[in-house]
Amino acid sequence: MATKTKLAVATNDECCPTVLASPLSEAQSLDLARDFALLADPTRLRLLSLLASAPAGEVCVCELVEPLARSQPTVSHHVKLLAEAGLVVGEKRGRWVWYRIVPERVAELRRALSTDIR
Amino acid sequence: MATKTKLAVATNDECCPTVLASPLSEAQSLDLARDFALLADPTRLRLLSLLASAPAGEVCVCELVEPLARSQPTVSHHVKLLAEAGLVVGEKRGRWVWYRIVPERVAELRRALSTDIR
DNA sequence: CCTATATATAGACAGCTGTCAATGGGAAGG
DNA sequence: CCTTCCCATTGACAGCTGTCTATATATAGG
Repeated sequence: MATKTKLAVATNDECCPTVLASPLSEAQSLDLARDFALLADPTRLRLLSLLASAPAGEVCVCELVEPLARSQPTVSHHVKLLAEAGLVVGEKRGRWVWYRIVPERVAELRRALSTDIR
Repeated sequence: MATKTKLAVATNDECCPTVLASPLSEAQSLDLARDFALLADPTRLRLLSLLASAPAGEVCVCELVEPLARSQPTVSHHVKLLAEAGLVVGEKRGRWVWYRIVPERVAELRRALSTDIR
């Protein structure tokens, strides 16, 4: 071993963990990893960027299929994953379901990469 | 289709893409997804948090094995991935290799989740 | 009702990845 | 040298996931 000082293992299990502030607990790292995994796919990133830059801030699935160049079931699959994680919300209006970003959830992930203590 | 207005497909290929500012190109989304994939693993997140909260900002691999509860080859594998992406750098001193976080790279990812125009 | 459209679900499958045991390579210290 | 310690590499394998086709569900309009 290089030194005899032991690295901290236990951590504070706060509400909004950040990666760089203090050692993450296993539970916190699992939750954060699950969230970041949603951003680890190019189709979902492009989906989010399309939602964000849509005129009214919302887009129906049928308008995502062509720009994403994926099949309709695949697009439906991705929005479902994002919705389950709370990153987007869908509202059914008639035959269409309009999805929009939940900015607070995105900000939460952004904050997890902050160097601030809290 | 809900409307006849077409969503933008082509985008500006700038240096530092953000998810929420404008539609991502396929290349940008691929790069960003690759980066976020590194954060999509609990072991790597805990590894980064251990580096960040280390007294001197650096930790050798041997001091990561126990707190991460992973085998030494597994830890070595993860730091290699992080290093290849530029998120950490390692410096060999004697028998040990000391790794530290590259804050600019983390900030780059953080910025990708910003709502700012630039 | 019957059809057309929009979305969701189910099932299948290939590719990726996180993990480990085994091994290799290098540096320090007798 | 020879051993010991640290780290990297290799190979193998199970589990996950992104994708598609096929199908189901639901809503609106004649």
